[in-house]
Amino acid sequence: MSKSPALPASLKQLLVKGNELFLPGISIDCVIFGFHENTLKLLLLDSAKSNKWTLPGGFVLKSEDINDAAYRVLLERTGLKDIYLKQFDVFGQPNRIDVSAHKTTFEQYGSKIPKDHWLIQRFVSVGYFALIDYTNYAIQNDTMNSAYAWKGIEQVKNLPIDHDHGTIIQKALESLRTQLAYLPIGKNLLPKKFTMPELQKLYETILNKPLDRRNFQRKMLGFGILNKLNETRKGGAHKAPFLYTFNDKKYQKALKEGLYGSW
Amino acid sequence: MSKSPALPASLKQLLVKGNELFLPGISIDCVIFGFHENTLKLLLLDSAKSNKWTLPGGFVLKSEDINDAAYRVLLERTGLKDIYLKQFDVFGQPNRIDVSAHKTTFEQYGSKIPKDHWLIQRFVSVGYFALIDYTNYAIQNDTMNSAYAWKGIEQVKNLPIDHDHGTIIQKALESLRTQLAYLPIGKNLLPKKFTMPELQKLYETILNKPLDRRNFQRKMLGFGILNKLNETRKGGAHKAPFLYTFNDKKYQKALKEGLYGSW
DNA sequence: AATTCATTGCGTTAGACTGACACAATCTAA
DNA sequence: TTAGATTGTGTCAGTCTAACGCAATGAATT
Repeated sequence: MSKSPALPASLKQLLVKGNELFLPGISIDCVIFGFHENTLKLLLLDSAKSNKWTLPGGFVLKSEDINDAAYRVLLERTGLKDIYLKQFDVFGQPNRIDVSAHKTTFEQYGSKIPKDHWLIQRFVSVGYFALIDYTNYAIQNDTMNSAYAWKGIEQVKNLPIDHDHGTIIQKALESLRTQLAYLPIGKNLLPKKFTMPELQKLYETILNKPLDRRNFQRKMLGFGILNKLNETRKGGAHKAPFLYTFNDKKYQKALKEGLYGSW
Repeated sequence: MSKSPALPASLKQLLVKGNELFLPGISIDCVIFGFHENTLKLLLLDSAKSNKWTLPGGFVLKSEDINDAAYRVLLERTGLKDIYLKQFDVFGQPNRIDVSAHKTTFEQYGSKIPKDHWLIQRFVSVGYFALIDYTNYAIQNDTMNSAYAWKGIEQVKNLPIDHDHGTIIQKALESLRTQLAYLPIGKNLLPKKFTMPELQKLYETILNKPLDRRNFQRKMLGFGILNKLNETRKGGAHKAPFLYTFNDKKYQKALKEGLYGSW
């Protein structure tokens, strides 16, 4: 490898065309949650240059709706369309991004970035969290960009994270927890068919605390968003648990109206 | 009056200096809620030129945190500092603002706005809702800009509203309702001392439905965020209700941790 | 000064929900 | 066949909720 490898096409496009393609000063960051082996996972991108991990993100086309941009970014990154996506916060501190990082990135390729270039201005980022079906995505993982990796939510705490992406992740997790209290969750995180213990593990992982098995089941069934199937998941050295699916109609209704209503 | 009155200083500044002072393409819109005479009210600005009502808003200084910008806008508009401010959504549809409106505004003053001027680019707006003490603000209202007016939430439905500000108001109201279910509210909307019926009316107004007087009181007291005073509010031709204040410490704690926790 | 009337303070009750726990059924591995 | 872990179903006491009763109060009326 030479000291100045060729500038990747994607970066070159940003450098040359970013200015005319994208809105100035606005970016999107996606905190992509998946669930696998009883762990909540995040899809992170290894930004090889800085040796740190970053959130998958992107920019907004000049005539593109911001939410559409987020869906586009997700589609580009995961190939998935059936995704739950929620805008949860805006990150607008003036010095949240160290622009010098961008400079050095380009300098490593022997390219110089103009002083007042679009990319090294201050950026405000809109944070989205996404819930995706890990089993569905995992297939694509290997065939795509190997720089992406799933990291367990516990691991993430000990990883070097770029910019303010650590804060963004933290906020996303809090939002997810808050949502859990009044909206159904799981449809996008679990495979079509799942068992009650699997669903419970998902809740326990997100909430980071154990729940009583029997009370959980009663409450969950009480929401009326589950279909109990006449199949069981055999395999474990134990009594085979029944499989469930979400009742799409009622799930969507609960997403709109909330699970309780309280007042 | 001549056909081309003088360009107001504030507009001139936007035209001449906006470009260098503010971030490009990002604006702030504030949905300011107040409570008065058992009605939830919104502080709106009568944009005389278009004969429509708009939300108070502003732009973000080049080295200013977005949240700080929102507080600044609020301070400029209301003179109040003790405000509850919450970023609730981002509005990023490509055609949400009719830029031709800006053009005609300036043309009415005989000024022309350059074709690719900062102000007539596409803007993404960050929506905040604010809760303020109407009784506290009302004093300042007359001494400030008379173009501002409080409008009852019911009235607003029948007013002509600029751009997508109707949507923004709707979303703000929904967010406020959702918050009501798990966070305390009222500290910023009510005067220091208030009666239980007043607090109840606030809740009923936001939720747009009647609540049982006795159950409301029990629930509210159960939250443990109220101090019961040894005074009553005399004046009505009825039994004088006790006065309450919020217990600041517990109120703040509830704001952080939520009122229930549920799971 | 007594009466009226809307409103407030405090209380009750039945039903639903919650947290903690018991026990039998079932699946695979030993 | 048995052991061990896990699941399906159920119980029970305590708590919370919705709906409603009734006496006390304060100003207006007579």
